[in-house]
Amino acid sequence: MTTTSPQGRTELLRPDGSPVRVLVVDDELSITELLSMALRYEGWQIRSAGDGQGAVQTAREFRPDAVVLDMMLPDMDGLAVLGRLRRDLPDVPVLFLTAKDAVEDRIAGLTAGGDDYVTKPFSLEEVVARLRGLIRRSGAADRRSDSVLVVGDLTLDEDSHEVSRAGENIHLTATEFELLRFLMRNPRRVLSKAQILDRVWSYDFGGQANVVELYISYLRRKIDAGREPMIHTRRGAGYLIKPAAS
Amino acid sequence: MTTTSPQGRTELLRPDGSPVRVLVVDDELSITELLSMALRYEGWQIRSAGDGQGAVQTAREFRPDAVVLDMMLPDMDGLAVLGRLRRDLPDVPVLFLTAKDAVEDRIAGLTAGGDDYVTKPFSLEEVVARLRGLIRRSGAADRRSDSVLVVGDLTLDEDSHEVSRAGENIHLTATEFELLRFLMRNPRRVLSKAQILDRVWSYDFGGQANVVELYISYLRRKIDAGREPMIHTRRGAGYLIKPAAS
DNA sequence: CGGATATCTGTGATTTTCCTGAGAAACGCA
DNA sequence: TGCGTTTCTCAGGAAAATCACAGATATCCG
Repeated sequence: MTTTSPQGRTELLRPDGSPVRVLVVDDELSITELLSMALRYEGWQIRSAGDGQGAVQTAREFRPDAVVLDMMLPDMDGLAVLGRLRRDLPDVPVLFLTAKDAVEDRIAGLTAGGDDYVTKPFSLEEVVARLRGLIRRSGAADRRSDSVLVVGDLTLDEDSHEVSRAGENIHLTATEFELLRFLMRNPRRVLSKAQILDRVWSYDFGGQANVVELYISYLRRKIDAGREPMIHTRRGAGYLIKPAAS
Repeated sequence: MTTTSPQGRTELLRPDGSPVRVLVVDDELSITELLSMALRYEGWQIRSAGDGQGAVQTAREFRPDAVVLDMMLPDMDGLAVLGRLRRDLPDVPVLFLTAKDAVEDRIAGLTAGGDDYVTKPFSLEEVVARLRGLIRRSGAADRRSDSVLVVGDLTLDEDSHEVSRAGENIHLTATEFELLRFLMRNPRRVLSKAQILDRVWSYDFGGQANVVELYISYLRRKIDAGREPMIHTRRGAGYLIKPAAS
């Protein structure tokens, strides 16, 4: 089931209308805090745990619809935690967090059951998008919710990564795609450059803040080129996207 | 009976509309976990057992539509388990798991009755495909005909392993075939290299992740050669297949 | 109008990702 | 056993994406 909030954001809800529940497991407090904040903002109910022991315990009682699980925990191996979790909650989908340079070997099989993973450092958009996908596919949320965002004559398909305006296909790079997704998930809403940077770029991004301007510029070339513009600048505040008509 | 989920995946269902039930029997926990995960993701209902004793007991009560049975169990010989299973469930199809170097002729006799087998280490695509075939043929799920995947002018027959594009026959090696099958079972959906690796290569594959790139390259030469391409790269995300038209 | 500030965008260096040829090793089969 | 096929590693090179920098342009406000 999905509902649309007054701000125009669509939220995933469970079939009974209650909020989706997500358990976040990571030993670094800064990460759990970051994730908890971002995921709460999605309208989800969040609990967190700092080790495998706590994860299993919390899961048993909290009964989450999805779990975000760091593979590197102080007390247990991530796979061991997974096993225990699955004993109580056989169908819960898991999003694994793995270190980028952690030799690519131990990733084997992680996505096999419909689970997914992201590498640290991640961007929040990435985590949220993957989680939404997992929850959508697990059936914890109404299955009818589909993977296509629509704003005016602009559409973005989160499964096929296809973007089109007025029926015409548009190729975007990975970063452009994530930026547009963030804008489209918050239509008619001004998003500051800081918000965009925090959401779309990975949390350890240390570059110039004007990458946002740069990528907005790229997007405009591809999406607004020669058409009624949909991406608007609010000087001193940020950017927003809205249907061309209004 | 089959239904199509919102993601475009077709699921096998029993004639009465309930999910197909599969019993997994293996003494290695990692194997039963891996299989349970993957098979559950197919929309099936899974139970597992770690020995022959448990298998027979669970089968009696669970009444599965198919069984995945390791030939090498701690307490009983696989054949003994089979015998007992058949006493309760005379028609249930069985997929045997055998070690690579196991005596082949013993198995050959068994598969004559419509059963099938795969050797360890297997790939999940292989197991899922064989199991689908067994269930389809056993009549536990109706619709015994349709073993052909079609995407645009490309067709792949899961029974005969025949592949053709625009009517022209194409020879694929075993790995190429499984990769293409996985792509075609998820048309218009971006599949990451990790997902492909987890699904198409055997669970103990420890090699370079760029085999996926290599085999995509092979497939393109055979399928897209001189034609409108159907296999597309989404840089930084993965690959997808879709009809040439769109 | 003119300066201050904010935003836009062209250029190109760097990095990342992908593709593919060559050949080694394993396999299947006669 | 020997030969053709298949699988896979390795590495070079091509292509694409990301981003810093800086000058151009737009907007605001006195």
